[in-house]
This record gives sequence, structure tokens and C-alpha cells, in this order.
Amino acid sequence: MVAKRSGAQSKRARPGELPRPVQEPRNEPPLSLERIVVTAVELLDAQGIDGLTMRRLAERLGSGVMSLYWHVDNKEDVFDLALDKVLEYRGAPEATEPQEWRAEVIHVLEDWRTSMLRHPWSASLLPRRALGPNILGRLELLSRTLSEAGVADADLNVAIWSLWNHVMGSTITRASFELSDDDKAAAQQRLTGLSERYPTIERSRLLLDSDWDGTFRQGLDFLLDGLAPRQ
Amino acid sequence: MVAKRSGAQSKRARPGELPRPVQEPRNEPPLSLERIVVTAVELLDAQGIDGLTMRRLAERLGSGVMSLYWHVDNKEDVFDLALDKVLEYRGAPEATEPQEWRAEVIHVLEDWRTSMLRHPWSASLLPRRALGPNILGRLELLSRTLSEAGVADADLNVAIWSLWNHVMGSTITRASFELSDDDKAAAQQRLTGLSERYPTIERSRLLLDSDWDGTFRQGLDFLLDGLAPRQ
DNA sequence: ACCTGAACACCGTTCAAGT
DNA sequence: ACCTGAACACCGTTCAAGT
Repeated sequence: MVAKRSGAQSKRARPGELPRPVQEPRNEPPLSLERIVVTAVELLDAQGIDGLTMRRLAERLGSGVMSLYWHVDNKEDVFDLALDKVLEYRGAPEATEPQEWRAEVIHVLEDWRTSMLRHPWSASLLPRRALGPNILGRLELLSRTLSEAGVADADLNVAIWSLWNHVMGSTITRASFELSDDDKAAAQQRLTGLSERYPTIERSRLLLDSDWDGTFRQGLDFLLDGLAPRQ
Repeated sequence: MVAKRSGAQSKRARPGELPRPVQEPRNEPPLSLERIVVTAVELLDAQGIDGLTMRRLAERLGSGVMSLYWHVDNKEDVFDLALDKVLEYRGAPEATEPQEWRAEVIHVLEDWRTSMLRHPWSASLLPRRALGPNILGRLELLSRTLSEAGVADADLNVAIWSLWNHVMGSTITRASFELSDDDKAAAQQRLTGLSERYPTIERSRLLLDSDWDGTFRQGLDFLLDGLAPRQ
């Protein structure tokens, strides 16, 4: 269903290595935290949040279940690591002018949202998990940008959380509506069945015609208008 | 830990009924969807999201586990029902002037947020669950208020989703930071340990001094400024 | 330092049956 | 119409042990 990431690309057996029979090419490299996390992300992408199981994860890695526990404390740990993995920041488009703080903030936040939408499970996971280094890094970047743009220290935290809330809210909403076609159909049914009870949202086709990207951009613009440093 | 709802108040045995021995007062009323939902909310309040178990739920209800399945399709169903239960709308403060649309919208959204914060599990659950009648009712109310205030039909869906996203984002963020003192402590530790890597958010004490209510109100004001119908 | 299997205490749900 | 227990196919994790 959902696109899988390439993850650990299957290396050809190096020449000179003893050749394994073709039908059993599981030339598994040794377990490592990195491999575990990459595979966990693959599994989450493929099977969703309930699809991640220590047993299934071990199977994919070609190891015993309990081997995982040497590298990882528990399942929560795996979630934290997978989440942070997905939020690696692949660098901004280099030194923008200080004038363009607004464009830079928009870039940072859209990249954030895009990263999460590539892995829909991440959106609903983030609010419940610890903040890993990549998440903190993104917060730091956002913070610095706003600060340099002239937002007063006293207003900084409110500004950051407002933007964070907007990113989280719109990403989670979008991801959840994207994921559950059943729910959507059920909601539509319930709505048209009860259109006398919910006439307004039925008329506006709230649950059916929604421009998520447009909503994100417009809400962001409103927030930035409000947050912009007075000059 | 978390306040429990009163739920089904324990009725005294009606006079004329055969008296049960005092030490076994489990004069359980018959199972019903209502009792199941109320008890599920109690259990979620007390034990959190992972604390809700069909077996524990049945135990609290004094019934066999499988009895639940006559009233309910599966566990997901229980989540949907508990979530919607928590979002019952206890009426607005009666017919406000049409001029006061802004106050009314703020009231609706703050009540929404308050309801969810009373049951912190609801915030992280809502994005993944189907929309029940109470949730739809709140959307309808919001929709009607905005429409009557003069928001054009073409802008209505964007307006509603922007506000919804803001409520969800800020409630989820707040609930998650409220819940996990451990994570907070860990984050603080990680931060102060690595203050050279995250200097800006360390300086602003982003993770420690946050005025969630203020952030909610201010972000809401910015959004309403932007969404307000041009006149 | 790294990996393992057996075992434990749980899950949600199917099924066939009881009243 | 409503409730039940036994059974199945799973879970995450402890533990004692292997290399």
C-alpha cells in the first residue's frame, strides 16, 4: 500500500566471499542500532503503527527477537528512534538573506510537514513520544530563524509553539484523513444520512472537499502576519 | 492519579428487593452500551490509553469478557465511543448577538479544548478515530457560527480546518507535555547536556517555561484576525 | 560484547454453547 | 436477546544461558 523506503540496499555478496546458495541469500550483516531503526521505519511504512512488532521486526532482520533487546531498551525506544529518524533534516537551501526570514520559516515548516506526511504513522506518534535530536534540531533552527528575524525573546516561545501546533495539527489531520478511507466513507454516509442534523458541514462538503495544502499555507500566513516583529 | 468521572452512580437496592449480603454489594445492573462507554472512559482516565483492555473493562463491569462483544463490534469501537462521549457539548451560553461571533467562536473552541484536556488520552486518540456525532455536532456549530458571521462559503472549509488544526495541535501538544514528566525531565537533561548544540531553545527554556493557555489564545487571535470576513 | 530459546503473563477475538 | 468459557494466535519482556 504505502510506499516503502529503500532502507538498507541489498548488497551483492563481495567477490572472494564464500558463495551462499542462491535460494538463501540472507547474508545478513550483524545487528546494529542503525539497521534496527531503518527496518523499523520500513515496517511502519508498510504495515502502519500496529504493524510494528518486536517479533516481526526481528524476523525482518533475520535475528532472534531477544537480540533486539541488547541494542534497545524496549519497544518504546524503537518508536522514539524511528520517529526521530524520519525527521532528519536535509539542510536548508543555504544562507538566505536576513530579509527573507518569512520564506525561510515557511520552508522549514513545509519541509517538516512533508517529512511527516511521507510517513503517516509519524504524525500520530510524535505527540506521544520523547523529543529526539532531530526534532530538537528542527526546533532550534526555527527558533534561531525567528530570533534573528527580530522576534523578541519574550515572544519567542509563544511563536514557536504556535507554529509547531499548526504543523502538528494540520499534519495529523491530513494524515488521518488520508489514511482511513473507510472512516471517510462512513463519515460521508453518516453525514448524508443525517443531513438535517449537520446541514452546514454537509453543504460545504467539509469532509470531502478539503484543500489540506491550501489550508496549511493560509493558516501559516495568518500566524506569521500576527507573529511578525513590529518594526 | 487523574480524576475519575462519577460514571454510573451506585444505586441503593430498591426496597422490597431481596437484600444481598453486605460484603458482596455488586448489584450490577445489566450490561448496556451506555455502561460500557462510561466505564471505558473511567478506565482511560485512570490508566491511560494502554490501560484500556477488553478484559479489564469486563472486570470493572462485573461481566465476562465476551459479553462486551454483543454490544460492541471490537475494541476500536470502544475507543470511538469513549472519544465521542468525552466531547458531548454542554450547550453554549445562549443566543449571543450576531456581532459577537468572535467571542462565540472563541467560546466554542475553548470549551472543546477544555473537554479534551480533562481526558488527556482523548487528544492523542482523536486524530486516529472516526468522527462521532458529538464531534460532528461541534463542527456543525462552528461552521454555522462562522457562516452567520459572514465568512463566504468558499472560505468556510479552510476557516474550519484552520481552527480545528489549531485546537488539535495545541491540545495534543499540551496534553503530551503534561503527561510525560519523565520525557520532560529527559528532554531537559538532554538539552542542558547539549546546550552548545541547541543554544537558542535552551536559552528560551522552550521545554520548561511554556504558557500553553496563552499560546492557544494568541494563536487563535491571529487566525481569527486573518479569517475575519472583510467588510 | 553480542546473541539466543524457553517461559511468563498478558492481549483481542472466534466459536460453539448456554439461557 | 443476551451472556459465557475455552481456545487460538498472537503480544512484550524476564531470565538464565550460550559464544
